[in-house]
Amino acid sequence: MKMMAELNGSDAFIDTDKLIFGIGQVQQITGVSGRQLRYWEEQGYIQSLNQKKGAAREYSLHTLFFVFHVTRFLKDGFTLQAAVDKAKQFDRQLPVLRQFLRSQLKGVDFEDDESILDLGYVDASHHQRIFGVVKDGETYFRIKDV
DNA sequence: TTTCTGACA
DNA sequence: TGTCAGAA
Repeated sequence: MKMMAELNGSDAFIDTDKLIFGIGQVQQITGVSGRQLRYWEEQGYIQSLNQKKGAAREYSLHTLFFVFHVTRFLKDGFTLQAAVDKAKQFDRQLPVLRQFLRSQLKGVDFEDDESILDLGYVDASHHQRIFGVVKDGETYFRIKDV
């Protein structure tokens, strides 16, 4: 079966690189004021796609997420600088998480009272299979002999 | 109408 | 950071 990854350079069905947001939209979505966004850009914390002076700023979806995460850490009491660093660390984790899940997640089963993630074999011996269980708001692993 | 830059509180 | 002015 053909994977949707072949539809474009990215691995998503939609080319997220083409999703751009004006400063007004970023304000509405993230709650961060335009004044703050311009200041953050001035400080080098975020980047706008359009660097031309006097032109309206354009932000990528990635930047939108980044701004959102910064506000989250800001609300947690971190300074702007610390919040930005935290957001950058979070950004570094995403590709790793995606790669791991994409290659390791074999499927998801829905039972009556729990959802089960098939995470494949534990090791090359293929004697045991490991599952991620989501039940009653809790998550845990379950290993079964094959 | 929205956004931009610069400036003041 | 918020807000205002004057210009795109």
